[in-house]
Amino acid sequence: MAYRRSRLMEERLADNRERIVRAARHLVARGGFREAQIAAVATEAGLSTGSIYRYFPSKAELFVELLGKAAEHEIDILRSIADGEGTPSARLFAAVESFTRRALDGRYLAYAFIAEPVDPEVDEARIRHRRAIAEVLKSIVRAGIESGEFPDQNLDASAACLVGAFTEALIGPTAPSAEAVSDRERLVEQICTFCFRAIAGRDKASS
Amino acid sequence: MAYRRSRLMEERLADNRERIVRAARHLVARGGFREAQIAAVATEAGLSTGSIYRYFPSKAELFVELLGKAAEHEIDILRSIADGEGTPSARLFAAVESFTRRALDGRYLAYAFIAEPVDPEVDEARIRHRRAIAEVLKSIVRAGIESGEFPDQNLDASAACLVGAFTEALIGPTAPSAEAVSDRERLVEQICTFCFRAIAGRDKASS
Amino acid sequence: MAYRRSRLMEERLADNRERIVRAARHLVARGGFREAQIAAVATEAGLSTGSIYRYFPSKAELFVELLGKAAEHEIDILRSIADGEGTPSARLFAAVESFTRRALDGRYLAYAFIAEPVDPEVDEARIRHRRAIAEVLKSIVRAGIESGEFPDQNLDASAACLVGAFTEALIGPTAPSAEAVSDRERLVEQICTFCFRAIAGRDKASS
Amino acid sequence: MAYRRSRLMEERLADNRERIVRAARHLVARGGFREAQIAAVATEAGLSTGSIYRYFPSKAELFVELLGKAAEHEIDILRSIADGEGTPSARLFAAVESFTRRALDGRYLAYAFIAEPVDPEVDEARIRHRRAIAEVLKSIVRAGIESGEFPDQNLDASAACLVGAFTEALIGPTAPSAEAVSDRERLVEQICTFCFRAIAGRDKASS
DNA sequence: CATGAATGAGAATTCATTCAT
DNA sequence: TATGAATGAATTCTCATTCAT
Repeated sequence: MAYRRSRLMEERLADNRERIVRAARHLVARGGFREAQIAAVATEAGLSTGSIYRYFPSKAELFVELLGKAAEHEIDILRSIADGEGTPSARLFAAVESFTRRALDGRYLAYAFIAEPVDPEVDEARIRHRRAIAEVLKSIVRAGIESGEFPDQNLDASAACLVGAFTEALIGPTAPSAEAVSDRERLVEQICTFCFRAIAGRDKASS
Repeated sequence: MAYRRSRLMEERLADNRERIVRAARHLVARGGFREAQIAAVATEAGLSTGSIYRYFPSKAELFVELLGKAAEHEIDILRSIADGEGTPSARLFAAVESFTRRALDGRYLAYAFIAEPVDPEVDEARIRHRRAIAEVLKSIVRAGIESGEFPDQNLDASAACLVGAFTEALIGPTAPSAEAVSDRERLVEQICTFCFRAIAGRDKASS
Repeated sequence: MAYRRSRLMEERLADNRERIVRAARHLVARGGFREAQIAAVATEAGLSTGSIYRYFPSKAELFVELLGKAAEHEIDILRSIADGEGTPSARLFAAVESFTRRALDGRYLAYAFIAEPVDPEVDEARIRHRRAIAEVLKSIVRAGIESGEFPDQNLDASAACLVGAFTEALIGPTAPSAEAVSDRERLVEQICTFCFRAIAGRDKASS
Repeated sequence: MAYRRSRLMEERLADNRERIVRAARHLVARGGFREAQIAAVATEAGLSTGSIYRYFPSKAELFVELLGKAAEHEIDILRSIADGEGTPSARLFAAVESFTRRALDGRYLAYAFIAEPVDPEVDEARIRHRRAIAEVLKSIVRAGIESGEFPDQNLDASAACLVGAFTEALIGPTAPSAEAVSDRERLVEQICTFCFRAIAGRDKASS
């Protein structure tokens, strides 16, 4: 008589996978990729090192997935904003706001895209996803230039600068720490204001 | 037995020190901190691994010095621009231009400030210097707000965004690669244009 | 509470045991002991890893049994030939022919006796059985010398050489591959011819 | 002033390499490839594990070299016998005698060719060398058939059987232990006698 | 009883640092 | 003083075995 995997079991398995990724994310956020050794991830996830390898074929794959998951979600949202309703101005603002606000809810996310992982394979994934984010922003800027809302400008340079600006402001070493800012909302607003002005060449009419 | 170092000797020692730092810089630029192992640095410098330790007590100290040297020079120049003649607008533009142009002449410099080193001690130095650069920019922006040239804005956020913007545009993964840009001058100009517009809220009158 | 295993149950148990051994044999034949991990054996047998341990206390015991089963059968047949009718010449020929032909029908069998298992306990079993085979051959050679059919020779050396000769020719790295030989029968014949000549000092009169 | 590596130093380096191979050989001879872990080799060689990697890029390469060294020497000698003076009979006898005598002087040598290494890359080397030995023997047998000294026979089968015969008799599990044989010379002689008779179909006229 | 997820003791490999020559 | 061989701690990954469900 075949043994039937209980629903509980299935949930635990899915849970573990998720737990491992989460543990890895926490460690990266806390101490960079450097601190995210397999043993540490295992401990943080409440598992043994061997178990990590039941869920991921290698350390690199784990981190590639970590970055992929984070990026996928992010890019989906950004793209729906970019392709959505509203003027390019509004969309640009919304895109930056959306990204920064979610990043502040879980800083590690953005961190993973800045910190350089030791493994080249993982780094390659990081770079790829970072580029994908820039591409989405580019499409918004392009639309704004065509509509005449934004001054003419080099798309590649603007997109790169934008990505640099908000990731750094969020969690880079020069970032105004969240505590130094009276509240998250204000930090989000400051970053949005900067980015909008950088592209539009004017301050957004205060809402 | 008293031993007097000859001037020649002293020069050779200083030379070697300099050679080591330069070798380390090249390696970091080429392959990130990951590739900058002591043995590789030694080979690149034309010395033995043991000799590295005659000049630097540890790998970490070598890289702390590397970052310090690079930052010191940079900050001196930026500060002299910040404290110098001209309108804040002109100084802002000059500061960004100066930094980016020199960075393009030796990309590794900027690279060392973005790439996260494995060693926490070294990372701490990187962060410190990066903050110092932001401080200088802040002083320019502050002056511009006071003079009425720049719209009111949060200094910390603006400085952080600026630093993020130009380091990313220079060497980050989303950077328009130097080859993709017809020439260095154009890339410098694009970055300057972005940064100026981001702070000033208008495009610089084309010179 | 007394529990009586039904005959059906018993059969299933015996079945599983047999299935496991067969699975292990296939894996050894395909990729050597190296490939015969418990998980792989379980999959091949259509059981779970845990189940393997219901039938065998350890991996080593499983492989000891595997070798034992293979050897037992082999040796029974060889012994019945050795102790049977016919001249020593005929019996020697028959013994080698019988062994090689069956080995070709399931090469893995012979393989298990050549390939060195990682586990010392298993290796010890392999050696024991290999020696048993040599012993049977020795008895035939002894009879042949006594009857004057075979020239005088050292029994131990001859038996060892014989075992080495046919196992190597069957599946050793220098073995003429079965495909390279027009058909199995020819390979069997070649090996028999060699072995007979080696012991008898003359070619068998072609039948 | 450049530092000059002393002759002593150079010797030590060469020594170490040799020491490592020798240590590996001893371990293989004693307990098979299984016992020859890097840590064990290092200890046996009187070095640290790290040092092994100064001399060999990987464990596999070390063992490939080990086998290569052993085989090269062996095959050179066999080939010079095969291509040398004398009747095929004499050359066959000399070849087997030469191989077996040297193998008895350092059993591990032959052992390395029988024991199956865990690493497929290493195993591939073992097989290659073993085949090379068979090839040399084949050339002698071929000459003997042509000269009419040996009866017609399948070359591939005979060579494979020969290699199997003497490696097994030397160090295989069924081998008459060296101690059980009154002296080495007698064992060598027994093996030669067997092999000659197997190929020639007659006993060598006692010298 | 069957299952297969979890465990954790190894084993290979890397690289900063030391120290005899 | 310069050298670079030697060291060994640290890290990734494997797989036999156990045990909760």
